[in-house]
Amino acid sequence: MKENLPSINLNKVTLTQILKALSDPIRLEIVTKLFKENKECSCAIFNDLGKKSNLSQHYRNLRLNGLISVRRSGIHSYLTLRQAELDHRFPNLLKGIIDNWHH
Amino acid sequence: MKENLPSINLNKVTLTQILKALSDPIRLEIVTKLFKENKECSCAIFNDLGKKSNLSQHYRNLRLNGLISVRRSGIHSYLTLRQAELDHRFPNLLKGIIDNWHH
DNA sequence: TCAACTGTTTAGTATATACTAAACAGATGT
DNA sequence: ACATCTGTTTAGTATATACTAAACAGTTGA
Repeated sequence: MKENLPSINLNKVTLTQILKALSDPIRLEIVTKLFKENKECSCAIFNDLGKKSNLSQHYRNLRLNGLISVRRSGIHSYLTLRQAELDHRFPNLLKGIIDNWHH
Repeated sequence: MKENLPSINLNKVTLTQILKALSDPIRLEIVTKLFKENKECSCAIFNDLGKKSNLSQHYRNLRLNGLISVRRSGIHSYLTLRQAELDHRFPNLLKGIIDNWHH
């Protein structure tokens, strides 16, 4: 079985990193969708946002900047927003941003 | 008298623009300082953040992305955070970010 | 075994960004 | 008039970013 892609230690993530990660419309849309679903999601639901190779790099960006974790199972990858951890490290940040995202 | 530099219509500014503008540590620091001062500030108080030409470009970035207005008077430029307008267009965004900025 | 499927990674490109030094522009004091 | 001051603009550079196409890697079903 392929291993899960490594998550980053959120204590090593800066606020500006988070803001930069969320300053791209596709990534903000992915994060918003995960926030609203409020559960682990297969990548499949994001396919309408772009081509797979491009999306995969956005997943990588979000993962390396502490926003999501990625679990692999079988053929699929599943994304989880690290909401509780993010809220702990950056209180009120995520909701404050997502609430203002009307694309 | 030199004219003030033109401010942008906030209705034409997107959330991702704002996030990108604030994703740079120098710009976030400028905005935070303006937020805490809660009044118009001379550029002079930011001189410790970098060289003047670099800072001037950050002011320009903040102005063109709707975060500040710039008034010129005599030899000086004065920056104002467009807080009320920002709060109206992006409720709770600014405070949610600045509260998490511990540099 | 092998073809199909879901994503990841690599290589390449075009554009954007942050920074510096130097030139510039208006305001001020002598 | 002139030198000085604050900040802006320009030109140049080095790095980062977003995207695409193509190659690749595991997993699954025929």
